[in-house]
Amino acid sequence: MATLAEVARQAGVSLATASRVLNGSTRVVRADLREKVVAAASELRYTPNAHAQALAGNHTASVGVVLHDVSDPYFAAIAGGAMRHAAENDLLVMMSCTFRDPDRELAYVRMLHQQRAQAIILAGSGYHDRERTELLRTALASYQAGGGRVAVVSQHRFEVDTVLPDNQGGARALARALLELGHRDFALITGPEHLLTVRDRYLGFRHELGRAAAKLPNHRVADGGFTRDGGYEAVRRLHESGVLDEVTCVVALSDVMAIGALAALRDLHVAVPGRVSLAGFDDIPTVRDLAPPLSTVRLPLEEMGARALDLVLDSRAESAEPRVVRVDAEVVLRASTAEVRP
Amino acid sequence: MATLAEVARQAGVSLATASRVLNGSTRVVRADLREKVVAAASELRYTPNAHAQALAGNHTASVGVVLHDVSDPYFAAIAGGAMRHAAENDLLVMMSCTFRDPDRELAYVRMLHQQRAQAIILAGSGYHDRERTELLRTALASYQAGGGRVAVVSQHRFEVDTVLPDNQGGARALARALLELGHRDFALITGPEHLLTVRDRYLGFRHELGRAAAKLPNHRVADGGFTRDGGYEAVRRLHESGVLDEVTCVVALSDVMAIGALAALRDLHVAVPGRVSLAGFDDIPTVRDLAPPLSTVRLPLEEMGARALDLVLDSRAESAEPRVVRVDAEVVLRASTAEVRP
DNA sequence: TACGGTACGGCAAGCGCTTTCCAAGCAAAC
DNA sequence: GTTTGCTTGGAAAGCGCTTGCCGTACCGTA
Repeated sequence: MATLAEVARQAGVSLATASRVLNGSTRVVRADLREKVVAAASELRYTPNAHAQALAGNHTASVGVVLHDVSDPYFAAIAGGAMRHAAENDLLVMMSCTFRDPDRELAYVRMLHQQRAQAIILAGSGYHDRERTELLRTALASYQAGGGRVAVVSQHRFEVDTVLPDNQGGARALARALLELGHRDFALITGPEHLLTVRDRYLGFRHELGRAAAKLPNHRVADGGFTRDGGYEAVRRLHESGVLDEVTCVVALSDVMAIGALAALRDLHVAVPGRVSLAGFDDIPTVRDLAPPLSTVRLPLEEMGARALDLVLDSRAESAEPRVVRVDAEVVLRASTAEVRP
Repeated sequence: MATLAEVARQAGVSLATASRVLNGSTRVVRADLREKVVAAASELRYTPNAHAQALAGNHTASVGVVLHDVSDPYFAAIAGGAMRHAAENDLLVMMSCTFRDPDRELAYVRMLHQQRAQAIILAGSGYHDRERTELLRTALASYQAGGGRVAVVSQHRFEVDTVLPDNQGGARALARALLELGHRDFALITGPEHLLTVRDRYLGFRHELGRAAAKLPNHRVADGGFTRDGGYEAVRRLHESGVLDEVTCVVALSDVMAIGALAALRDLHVAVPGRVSLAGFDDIPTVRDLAPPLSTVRLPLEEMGARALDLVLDSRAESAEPRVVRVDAEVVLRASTAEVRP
């Protein structure tokens, strides 16, 4: 593998000159030398060593993105937004999936720190584990102490720049919309209680129902980890416990779970929205193509990823207050929810 | 940001000793010194500089994955498989999306080369552009010349290790299954002709129909880039041209397009599978939850990603023949396809 | 002809680490 | 007591690159 020194020798110039020609410096190099260097470089198939550059110049063009799982459309959309934005800024993104393993999350943050990544973006809710969270907080702090930037999407675990969808507001709006359709009896499919996303959405929903002085059966259902299968199982349990017969509307706190729920309802031959209405949350791309198309609360997922990148890229005074970018959630009613017939 | 030198000084040992303690070397260090070093390191919050390590030691623990778009479930699944496998091997993966822009693909490969990534995995079909392909080939060759490993998924553009799903075989099997259901008149929704994936699937399908001496209307439909919207538009055009009325089965050469197609059929009030059957290809996770659940050809997408990683990780003699890992495709009939009533 | 100013090439000092090689210390063997 | 061999710390040579600084050549001006 050719080095700059070899290029310089072949071109008959100094190392400095070769460097200035090949790696955009402000210094001007005389045309003839410049040409020689370029020729030598291409002849030797010279490819600069990014590590050496980083070491000498003290800068990298890479950012890290840590999320639960790319195969989850929710994260895929966020990641997609961040990557599209990164591409526009000539950044290399290093993406890692934790598969919901806190140890892995920590390991990745440390790894990115070692790589001296310019920034780290954490997407996805945190964990209950107090000790793990503390370790992560420490790791992030020392990363930041070294000049690294951190942003998180959709969680308020850490005092860092945050992109925060209006989960509560969205949930309230959804509740309002469903109440307007005449629904009074709901079954909620929630996720792990310690996930802030879950809590916010749940609180928002319940709050609005409270305001409306309607009764909320509050049949909360533990999930299988905010997953499609968790949603499926939840509906089965609702059915077996008889709860399903008492409600007119099932609300899943995420689209992914709603998809599972819809599948279960279909398997149970429960008509949607004929017998019960169904709504989700997130508006991931696929849900508009379900049958019936799913009512949900739209989050601008791609944009959220992009905004997170903005946050970490847009440097600002050290030790300033963490910034919070709030993004709106908007109710999208589709065919999976219907008016309750009197 | 603390350096090894500072740690060494604080511990009262030499740089060499500190290095040996902190970064797994074979050399043994006396217990008391070792402890001092560890203490100093944690006190100073020392985090090794991966760039310096790479420069000095000449090795990195990162692999690059280049694909079209993470938000596409097909790629998301492949990427997920690769990442899960990478996680098990303590590898950092740098993922980049080309968004189907050949220039970006080239840029990313070069970038990964500069990063001295251990390996590069390319997923997704190539482009028609002869010149661009040549540039990419050159870039890959010079990367390999420098000791980099390359594997591709689902394309045979380059002479490198390849994970190749049996697209033709799968398409043939699908055709056979549909023929058995009594279908004789098909509309095919294809993708860009230069995509090898498209070609293989198309050829496989047609070949089997030919063998069966059945007539293939061969209403090929150009797509909007192998996308959901492309599938949607294709069906609309089939409808407008009257072709749709003449067939009993619509086959989309990818699930993503099939999803769009299904949406279009629904909008046109064409019953599936009552009026026409519909089949896709890939078996991405969402299609089993469509209504009706989609018949398709299952590709073990996650496994394909993992196998690609295996290929690049499992080093072998230089200049050996490129290896090809073939993976089977299996027909999965669900409710979207029905028997043709006589 | 002399002088200041400008343009531009090159030397060399790092950036933070790994690793080779040498030396010192010590135990065992003669 | 000397030799041999082993263990383990440390000095120092890079790894490939950037960049501050110096020096030279050449320009215009008086």
